[in-house]
Amino acid sequence: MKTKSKTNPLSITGIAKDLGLSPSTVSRVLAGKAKSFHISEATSKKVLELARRRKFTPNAIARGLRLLKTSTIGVLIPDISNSFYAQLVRTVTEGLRRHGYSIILCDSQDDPALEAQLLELLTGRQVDGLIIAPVGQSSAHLAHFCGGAKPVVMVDRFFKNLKVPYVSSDNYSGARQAMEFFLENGHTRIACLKGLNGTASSDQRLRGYRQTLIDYGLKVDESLICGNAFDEQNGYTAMKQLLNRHRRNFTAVFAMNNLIASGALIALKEHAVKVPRDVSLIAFDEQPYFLHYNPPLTTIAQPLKELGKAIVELLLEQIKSPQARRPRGVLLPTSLVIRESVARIGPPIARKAARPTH
Amino acid sequence: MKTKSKTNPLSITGIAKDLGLSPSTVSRVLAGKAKSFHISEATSKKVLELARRRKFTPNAIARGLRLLKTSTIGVLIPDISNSFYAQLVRTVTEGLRRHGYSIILCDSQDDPALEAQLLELLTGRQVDGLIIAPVGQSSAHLAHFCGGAKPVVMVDRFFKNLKVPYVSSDNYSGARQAMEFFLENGHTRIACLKGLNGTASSDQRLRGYRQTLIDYGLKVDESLICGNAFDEQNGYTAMKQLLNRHRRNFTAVFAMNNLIASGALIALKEHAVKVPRDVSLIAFDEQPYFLHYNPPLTTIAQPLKELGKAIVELLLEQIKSPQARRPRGVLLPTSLVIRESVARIGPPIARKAARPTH
DNA sequence: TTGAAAGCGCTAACAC
DNA sequence: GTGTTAGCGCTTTCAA
Repeated sequence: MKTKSKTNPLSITGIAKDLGLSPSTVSRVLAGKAKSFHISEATSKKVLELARRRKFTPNAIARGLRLLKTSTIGVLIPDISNSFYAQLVRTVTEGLRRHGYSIILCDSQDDPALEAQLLELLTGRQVDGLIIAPVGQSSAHLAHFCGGAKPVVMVDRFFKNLKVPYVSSDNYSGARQAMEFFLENGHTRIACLKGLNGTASSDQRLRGYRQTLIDYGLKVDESLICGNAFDEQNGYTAMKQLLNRHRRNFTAVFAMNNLIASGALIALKEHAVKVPRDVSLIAFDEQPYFLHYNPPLTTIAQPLKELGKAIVELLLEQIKSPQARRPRGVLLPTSLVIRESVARIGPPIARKAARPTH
Repeated sequence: MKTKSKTNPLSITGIAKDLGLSPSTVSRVLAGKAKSFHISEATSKKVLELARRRKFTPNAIARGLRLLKTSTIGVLIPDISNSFYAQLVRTVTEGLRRHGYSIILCDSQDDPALEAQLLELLTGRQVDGLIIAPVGQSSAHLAHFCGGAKPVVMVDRFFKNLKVPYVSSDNYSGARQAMEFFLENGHTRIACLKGLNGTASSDQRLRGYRQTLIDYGLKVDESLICGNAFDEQNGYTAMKQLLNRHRRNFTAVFAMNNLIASGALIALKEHAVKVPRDVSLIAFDEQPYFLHYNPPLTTIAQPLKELGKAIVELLLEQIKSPQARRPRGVLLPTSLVIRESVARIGPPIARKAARPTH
């Protein structure tokens, strides 16, 4: 007892040797199972004591190998510097942490090839589940994972042909909210700055844009629909095009996300077009800082907290009962944040058609 | 050859069995070492073929255990939804990926207790290195990791007493840039909205604030220094205080980060104080969207890309040669982004003292 | 050119 | 109450 212990390498086995115990006992104590295994108070205390003194933390890698479970979730998103995803990741990380999971974060940089590569990497790392906000139009490289044994939740964008649980805002209704607010304020010539074709979020929002016009008895002018990416550059370019070709031909602009809106604002400024005096603007994706814009932007807000919660729930559900995997989707409602970027230019436009089945 | 293979569980051993080979051989082929081991073309091809057909990816967990190296880096930051950190994480993730590392992302939520807990978790997960943007004033819980064997890089905030490589903007000089721009425009009564006391970034910026005033022969009015956190709430509260107590007693405000600036703007709006007509404003931490603010904000930009690059470099350097660990710090220059939130209210103020040794 | 064997650190089944 | 043993999937000597 008085002999200086040999200070074995930090491991359960090492601790066990130094204490003259078996690894099992040490493992059980450290796992907090002392009680249920009727391990003596004295032994338990010795173990805890030494572990604390040596600042020993069990090797989760070895544990993972033994248990075939890593308590790790792969999170694969197109761009962590986009604050929509950053906020989502925050909620998800925190939610999963509470359940004992860590996340490996991968950023596909809007590149489907990189996405495919990272997906394989995450598989190799034996993640217990996958959260994917897919990039691009194709789902070929995703298919392999989505039929498989691994729990997967698809975020924000999803594919009809993949039978996977997904979580998303109700992009269709969100677009309708924006459009109806324009119509209430007398706008009928409304331009649309699109995101990437083929992505669920862009396609759904576009559907909402079109259908609302139709429901209100207005015709869809294809020349007012512009752009094909979710970044600022595209917002700028598309807005420029619209301004050069169709100036005075529209009174409002619907931008399909925060970055597109910012790009559009730059173009509008260059053309000395004032918002909302000359053109009204609504952006999809609320950001707190839109409050400070000139003018403060009216937006469609996605329910970030709720999206995060739903993602975690759907994933844990699958992990807990892998058999009961009926793929279910969650569509959460957006909300309209009214600020000052929409001008009233006439009486409200009345709806022509009955509310369509959604 | 024609017999249906037994489709062993996906593992190197399984593949080996099905092919009548040894695990060693399969491992070598899959690791791309076929050449150097003179493995026959035929064998090599068989292995690659089957691996591809079964979509087999080697188990990185098992590999990690065997090699005592996980190719995983722990990244611990106070708030991933703060776009400063989000952008940093993006650069770092991408840089590390190119070198074969994945990251486990942990968000300490500005909570030192959680930070300590996550640090232990990351240790347990056997990360090969640690990137920490520490929270709070105390470094007690960090000390254990920073003398240890694990490579660590401290980001953005750092502690004098810990001998660890760090990467940070030159906060002191950044603050001076802001202050000197105010002085050039005739401001002498400049308020300061601080971040959390005791953090390197807040303390350094405050030092720059004070020293610049002194160098220009102005006295530091402590009642114009307000606030104690890096969030919007604090920006709002501190600005309110200043407005209630000292209105007309200052002509400029230096906000120590983007969130504080946004909070301050809300307070200013509530008091109907116009920027820059009534009060000028400079924010530390450039954000692209500040361009759209009303007015567009003049800011101090941190070199995000370069910070990220330096972090990766310093970390990899340590991983490669663990012995050569002379703790070195990297301090990168900030830059002034001039927009429209600073008004000229008088002739430039002249410097009184010689430029102090930094 | 390939294989056999050992072991990374852990836990669970099965002793006693 | 506690120990023994086996094995998770991989790589790496060492041997042939």
